[in-house]
Amino acid sequence: MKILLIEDEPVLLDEIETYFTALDFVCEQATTFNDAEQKLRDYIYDVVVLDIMLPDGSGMDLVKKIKQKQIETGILILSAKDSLQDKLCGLNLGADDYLTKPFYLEELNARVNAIYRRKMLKGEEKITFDGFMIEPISKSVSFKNSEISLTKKECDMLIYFVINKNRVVSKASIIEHLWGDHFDQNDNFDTVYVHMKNLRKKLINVSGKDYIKTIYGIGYKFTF
Amino acid sequence: MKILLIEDEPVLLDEIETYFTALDFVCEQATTFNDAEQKLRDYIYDVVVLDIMLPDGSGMDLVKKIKQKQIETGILILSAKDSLQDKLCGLNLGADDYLTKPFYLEELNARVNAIYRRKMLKGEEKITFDGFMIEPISKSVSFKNSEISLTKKECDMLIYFVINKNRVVSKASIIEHLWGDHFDQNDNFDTVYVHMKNLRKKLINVSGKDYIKTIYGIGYKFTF
DNA sequence: AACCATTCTAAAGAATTTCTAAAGATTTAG
DNA sequence: CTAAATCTTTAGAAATTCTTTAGAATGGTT
Repeated sequence: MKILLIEDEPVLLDEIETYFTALDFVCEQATTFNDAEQKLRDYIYDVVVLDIMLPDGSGMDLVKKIKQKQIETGILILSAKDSLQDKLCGLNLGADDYLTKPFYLEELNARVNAIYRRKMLKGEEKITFDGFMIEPISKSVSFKNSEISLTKKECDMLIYFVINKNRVVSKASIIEHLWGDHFDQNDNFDTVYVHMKNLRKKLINVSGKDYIKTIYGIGYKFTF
Repeated sequence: MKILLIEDEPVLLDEIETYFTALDFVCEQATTFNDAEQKLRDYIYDVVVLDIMLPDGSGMDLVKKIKQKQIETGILILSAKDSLQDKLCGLNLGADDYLTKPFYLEELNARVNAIYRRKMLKGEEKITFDGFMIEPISKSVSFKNSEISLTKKECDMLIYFVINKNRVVSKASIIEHLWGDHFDQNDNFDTVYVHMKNLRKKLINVSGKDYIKTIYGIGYKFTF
């Protein structure tokens, strides 16, 4: 899962990032309104966590923009004051949840996960397709009730494919979602290739089918 | 066992917590309706002990919410007045027991334990599997009628695994259930590793089998 | 206070995953 | 048809996670 953290206080920002990174989320940061606007224009995030008080603009405007462009993206608002008005305003604009500072990281995590479940998994804890069952929380996958051992990266990749089934996904977007912008994205798709091969092999091993079609020069397409 | 104590009177709250902590329960506190609601949304408790009179809301609403979301969680209501109506109302909503203030801590303990037994252990005083017998109350374990000496932490761990058999449990959730949120959850799994190793060794020693599978990068899975 | 068992910490070594690099296969463009 | 680009596969290096050990801290008991 890929998260954008928009927060102007660097200490808090790093704290959140460290915590989420440890939980295997892909995190990116923005410290200003402009910075955030740009990232939101260029990339797609699963969940955006944003402080509504930014030095150069209001987070509310960002909420509006995100919802206009990316209806799928979940939004969690952070606010220093527990103002009912702010809260209602944010939720009216399309935010999914609201959290008042200070907060426990565990709580933020729980809420981000809840948003992700609602959005991506449509309330389900499990994703199923064609005999497969994926449990994103434990990153475990089974085929016809027998466990198949995927590594975390393979499982993340599979989830990303399943969420984008029947759509062509570019290698760049795979890197973006599985590694974030920390990765040397220039033109090194080597690790993607390797994980692709391994995932494919494991899926074929248990099911006999190759669900992943290579779209030469573009990326891959997952169908079932 | 993990308990949430919801009580607005801090002296009583601390008294209960001290008592239960001494008995090796993992306790967490909430002093307001909001606080409680939040904790209940984000964590799973084995038993919730709650005062129905809270400064910012009625405990009855919490009972309703708990039952909707977490059918497994046991509920014990505390009330200042011995009102039959309140009692019936609470039990109708799904609470498991009702206790009128003032009360003896021993009494509270006895009732919480009763709820725990009924709920988690399906009414049994003993959990059995594959030749093993666990008595959660005395934290003693035997294999084919001969006692095996597990420490309390090992026994707690085993119970947690048995309750979650065939499910992948993350190291974080093990920590949460065996140590609570007081523990420095950052990235220190050392003690989990050590207890895991010791528990595994003892189980293998008596049964010859390794019931616990390591899910690399995620956690463990207990099967039998 | 001295003992014992339990729990935690720290560190070395093993196992597994992830990444890198390079060779071989396939596809596309000219 | 050939060259260039892209993709697959392999093997092994690097990084991460897990197991195990041993000893230190903790807590309870006599």
